[in-house]
Parts: sequence; structure tokens; C-alpha cells
Amino acid sequence: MSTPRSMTAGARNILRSNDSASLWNYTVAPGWSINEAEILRKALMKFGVGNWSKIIESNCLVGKTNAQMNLQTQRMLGQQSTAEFAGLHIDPRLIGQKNSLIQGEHIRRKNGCIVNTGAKLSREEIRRRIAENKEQYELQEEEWSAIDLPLPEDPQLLLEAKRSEKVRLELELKNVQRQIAMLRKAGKRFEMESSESPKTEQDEEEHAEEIIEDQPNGKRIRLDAC
DNA sequence: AATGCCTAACAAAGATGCCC
DNA sequence: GGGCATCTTTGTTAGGCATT
Repeated sequence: MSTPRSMTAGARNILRSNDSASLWNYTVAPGWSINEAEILRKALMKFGVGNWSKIIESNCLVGKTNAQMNLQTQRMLGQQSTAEFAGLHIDPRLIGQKNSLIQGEHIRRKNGCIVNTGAKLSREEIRRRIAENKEQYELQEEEWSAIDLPLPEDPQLLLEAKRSEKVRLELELKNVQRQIAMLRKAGKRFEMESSESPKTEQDEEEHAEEIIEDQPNGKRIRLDAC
């Protein structure tokens, strides 16, 4: 992939946030919360970089795949390649802070992470770097073995909670879509009516009543306030 | 307002290395 | 050699901002 592709021209497949008043922006940025990132940081210190299976087994990050964890690790380290830290019990934040200060013409970054611009590293070179990084950054065993990772009370319950949250969001989405359709309809009717005759106070009240909508959370909102 | 460009996030696939 | 785990690359989707 050389350059990112633009959205397809013409009709878009979804309603975009910049097409309307941020109806879709109730979501936090997808991916990782600060808390989850902190748990991963501690897990890397405890289990070592790349030991995703151990982290998954520990149940400290339910629902995260190794690919997701690898990407988040890259972001914390501030570099794309994690191979030179494989198996090391390190604080990724420390490396990240160092990497963020590195400047130079030869430094290429992608999404803030330093990417490898030279030839692919040989096995020997990776081993050499691991040894170097071990010397420089690895925590003492007493330190990393004492790290306590937060455990969900019951991973199954957590999963169930995520599922019902998904159902709730889907309902909310349907509701918003219905609101948009209603607003469009009301807008068209309003245009037609206002071009035909001046609006009375009674008309305004009737219109206001139409655009009050029940929300999944039990609240009722006036849609013209959006 | 409509559309394009860039970036971020993620999933999937391919490549590679290790262990039995 | 086969299976598995991990690493890397590629492709897709979506949000934000700029431009027309």
C-alpha cells in the first residue's frame, strides 16, 4: 500500500461525523483506554515483550488479541519493530520517551512510530540488539515478578457486559437513524409549508412535539436542539 | 455542502523462526 | 518436516480537516 485511499466518490456508505452535528461522536476513540494501555504496560514488564499468550492467559486484558497488543506495544515503544525487545521485561514507556526525542533526516516515522528504513534486520543483528537492550533496560527479576496485574472479577461476566453494551449501542444507532429520517422529512415539510403560508404559533408547537424523541437511556430530547 | 487527502486503528495474510 | 507462535506487511474502514 503506497498511499491511503480516499473514501469512494459519490454516495458514501455511512453517515459521517462531519456530515451532521456529531451524532456519532459519542464513541471514544476506538482501541485502547488509558487504563488498558497501563495494564498492557505492566503486563509487558511482568511477562516480557511478545509473550502475548502469557498475557492472554493471565486474563488481565480480556478481549484483546495479540495483534492488538503488538500494535499498542509499538505505539508505547515509539517504534514499529518490536523484535529487538522480544522476551525482555522492560518498561515500554521508557523506550517510547527515548524514541520520541530521536531526530534526524534518516528517521522516518509512521503514526509517530519510527519505522525501519534500511534492510531487514538479520537474526544476528536482532540477537545483538536484544542483548544490548537487556543490558540497558531490563528490570530486575524481583521487580517484574512482584508486579500485580488487575484481574476482572469474572471474565465471562465482563464478556456478557460487553455484549449487552453492543446491543444497547445498536438500538441507539437505529434510534438515531430514525431521528435523522424524521428530521429530513420534517425539514422538507417545513420548507414546503413556509413557502406556502406564514407559520402560526400553533404550527410551531405541533412541530416541536413531533421532534421530541425517546432515547434508550430514558431521556427525551428535542431534535431541533441538535 | 460535497468531496478529497491524510491519518489512525484494526484485521487478515504472508513470512519467519523455533521446537518437537 | 510439520505445527505453532510471533513478526511484518498489506488492505479496509472511518474520523478530521482542507479544499472546491
